[in-house]
Amino acid sequence: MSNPHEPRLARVAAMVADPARSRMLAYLLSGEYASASELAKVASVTPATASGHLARLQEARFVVCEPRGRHRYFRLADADVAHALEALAVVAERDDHDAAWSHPERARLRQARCCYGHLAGRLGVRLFSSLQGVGGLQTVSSGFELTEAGRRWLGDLGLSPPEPNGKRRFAYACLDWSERRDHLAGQLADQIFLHLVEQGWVRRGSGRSVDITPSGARALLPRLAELPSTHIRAE
Amino acid sequence: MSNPHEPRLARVAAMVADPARSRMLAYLLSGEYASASELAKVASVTPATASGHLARLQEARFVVCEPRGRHRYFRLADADVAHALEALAVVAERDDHDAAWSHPERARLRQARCCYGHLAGRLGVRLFSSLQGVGGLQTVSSGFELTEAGRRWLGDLGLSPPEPNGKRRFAYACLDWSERRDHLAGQLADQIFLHLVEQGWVRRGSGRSVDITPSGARALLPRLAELPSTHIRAE
DNA sequence: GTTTCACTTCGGTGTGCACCAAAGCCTTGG
DNA sequence: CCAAGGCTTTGGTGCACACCGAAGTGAAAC
Repeated sequence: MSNPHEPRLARVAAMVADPARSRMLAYLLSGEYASASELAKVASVTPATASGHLARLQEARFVVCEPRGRHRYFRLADADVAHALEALAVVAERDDHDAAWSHPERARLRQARCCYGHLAGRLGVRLFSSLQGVGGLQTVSSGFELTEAGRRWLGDLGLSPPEPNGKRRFAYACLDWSERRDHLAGQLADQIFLHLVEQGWVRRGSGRSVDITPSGARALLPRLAELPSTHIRAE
Repeated sequence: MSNPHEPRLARVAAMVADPARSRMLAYLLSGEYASASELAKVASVTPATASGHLARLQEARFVVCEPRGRHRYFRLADADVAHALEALAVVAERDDHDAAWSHPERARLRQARCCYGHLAGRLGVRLFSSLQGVGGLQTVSSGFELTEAGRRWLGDLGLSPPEPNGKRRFAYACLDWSERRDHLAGQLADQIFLHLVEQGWVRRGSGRSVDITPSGARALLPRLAELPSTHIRAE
């Protein structure tokens, strides 16, 4: 008896268990800041209610707040929280996996989206897959390091190979809830995404969605590996 | 507006948000079956209450049930659920990270435990680290494959290299909530754990805890890499 | 200064749900 | 057949908390 950690687990999950809060959190998975009123809107509650929720999320260290004048901007507290939310989303999605994705808005998200600062969705998975395909990643205990081949491949994309910075994990795999395969996360992934935006190859849409521009389709897509035939659908 | 997936996320989290259910789920993370009354005990509720919880968990596909005579045995439904629980545990633990581990029972868990059929904790992380250290793992898009060196290393441990079986993911990294580093999960990891038990090198304790036997300490530990100085404690 | 606007605090309402005891169901064992 | 035991269903209680409107705070804009 006595699971040594239990009330905590429930308390953490309870933060996500409310519909309004879960909508806020899912929205913040984009990795960007959002004001309190903006979050009230996505959660479909009044500012009063949103304020209460945000206070609780903050106290539970799910989000952090940055006051700017009379606005208060919130973002997810850290990558652990983002990861937990993604993992819950995987479970939430598994039931009616394609049915859920038939909505046009969701189809867009599935194509490409950002996930707490890096790229996810089909595009994110293909990028990760390509980098692996050229032997660009080497596993180390904390995740991945770039090989010489990986540096070259990124160099061909015009990205000067970034150096690991001690603070954050450099690169690691993150399970993608729409593709059910890994994509790349961490400092390296953030820089790659930033670079793609700077090149004008992708553009951020509303919320978490990311669009591939025509020039991106020309310059980027041909370099990426195709994914093996969609999912394993057998049961 | 309109997070395309939101009520689902909340519903999934709500399953974990109740203390009694979270205790049951944490208990089931051991990967083994547990009877309804056993789960009632770990959750500290009456059989009636437990029955209701289990019905809900089953309906949400968090657990599956296998009736055997007048007993009903439950286990976690799949690895996705286990992964989500672990990810939540990471968030739950981050606050008072060492304070929480000072309890003797938790310290045991931290040393070695099983996690949905494979090995976790310090021992699990060291094993993963060792296998990587000899270049035994090669990243592929679905996780890892064994290299020739990896097969040799496992062979030295007396384990005939297992073949991937199409149904499940063969090997992938799983974030360890006590060590905050990855350990190995998937079919390969399950077989390794099974082998260690068969050799009498480790023994399952109560719940999720796993003990290293004296013979295991002699035969196994010298082959494993030491972990780099505990955690990064800097803030 | 005053007004405006973003946000929080307060008070009160309502609902969902966790809980248990007791009774019922169903399987095994004698 | 009956008895025992594991589990579920039912009914009723109580609490936690999500919600809103209205009033309050505090910073910016005028």
